[in-house]
Amino acid sequence: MLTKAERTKQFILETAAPLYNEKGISGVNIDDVLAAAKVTKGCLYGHFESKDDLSAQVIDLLLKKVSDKIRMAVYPHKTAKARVFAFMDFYKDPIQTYIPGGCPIFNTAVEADDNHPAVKQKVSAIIRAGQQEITAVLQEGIRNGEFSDKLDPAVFAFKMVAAIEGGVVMCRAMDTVKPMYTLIKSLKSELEQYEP
Amino acid sequence: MLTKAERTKQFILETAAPLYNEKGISGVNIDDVLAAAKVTKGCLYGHFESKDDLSAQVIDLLLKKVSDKIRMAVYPHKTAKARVFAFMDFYKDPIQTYIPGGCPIFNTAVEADDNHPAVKQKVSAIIRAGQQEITAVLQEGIRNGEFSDKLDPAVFAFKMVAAIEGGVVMCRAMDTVKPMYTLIKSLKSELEQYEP
DNA sequence: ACAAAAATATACTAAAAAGTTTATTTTTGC
DNA sequence: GCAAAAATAAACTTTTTAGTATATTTTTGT
Repeated sequence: MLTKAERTKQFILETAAPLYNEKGISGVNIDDVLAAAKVTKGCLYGHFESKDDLSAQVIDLLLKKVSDKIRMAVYPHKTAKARVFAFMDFYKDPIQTYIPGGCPIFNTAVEADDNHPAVKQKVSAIIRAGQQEITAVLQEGIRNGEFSDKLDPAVFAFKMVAAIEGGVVMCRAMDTVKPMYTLIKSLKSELEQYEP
Repeated sequence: MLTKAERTKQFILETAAPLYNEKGISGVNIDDVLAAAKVTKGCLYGHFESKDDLSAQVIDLLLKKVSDKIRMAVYPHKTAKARVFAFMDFYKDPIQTYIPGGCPIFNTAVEADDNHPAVKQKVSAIIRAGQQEITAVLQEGIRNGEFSDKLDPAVFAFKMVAAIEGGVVMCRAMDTVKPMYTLIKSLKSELEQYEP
């Protein structure tokens, strides 16, 4: 079992996660976190060295949580098609996201881009890994006859993730989920064109 | 001719624009702007009421500049296909963007989302207008026989913009332009499938 | 039950960023 | 050339936010 201290630290991180996802690293201030987690400064600084330390750990948690959640949504499915479809369906509601505020990977990518090189590296690695995994799933789909070898796995993987992540941002900006449904439908039927 | 005061104000806005695009509204501080524009505080506060005032005007300029530039890239072309292709080509280099720091529309959309309602509304309007314009171009393309009526203009417009904007963010995070080329190629051939 | 650990309350200091003031210098446009 | 406008220089105040210190209270685990 976790000690009280470990549980408190974890609780602060979990509580801060949506705040960071909504406001971004430079948009969050310590008092926001204290108010949300209902702890005192003394307590928070007992668990974290500085705001930078807190930020780094919150971002790590955010990225880990969403990556894990996606894998948990995809993994149970057995065919390549079902797995890729499950990935798309994970993003079907861009307004009510798993962690409020949109996709943490994308939010972090945009903010870290010119500003937080260490964070940017982590996001880069996660995006590359994601591309790699989806590409592998599609390759396996070709190998086992689910898809024709006319399908270029890396190209489709990039197009799909780019469209979905871009779609999330656009839907959130316009306050509507509708275009996301048609986007996912279109991507699914695009993939189905490669079925034998 | 513009007065000296008007030129100075404009110069501050133009100089601050890439800073805002790179660092975001809450990442920029006044001293950054002063240093970049090489003006003094007294001067800046002679032209802007507050940081909020400056931020609002910079964001307006950023959004206007990129919108205008896209229209200037698209408008000279006469066929629907050429116009849509020109739109895609505008985004062909996601690292060296027209205004350094990526696409201002998207950057602003992500930051404003949960934080700056007034800015969010502006971005929302611009995205909607863009969708509307692209949809209209595609509709005209169907009307004049460039494309089959199997093409759903609104669906393709959304998919294309989402993919391109998402692709820009992913390419910037991964520090590579390559996937953008294949993405644009894929989107172009997807559209060409609707040619008679 | 009790000692150690954890958290609070409160009142700080420090640093950073926003914004102000005013006297002085430079620039501009007639 | 000169008066008005614009910008500077430099020293401020104010506000906000990060971070510290410590005595006190609460909680925890044995």
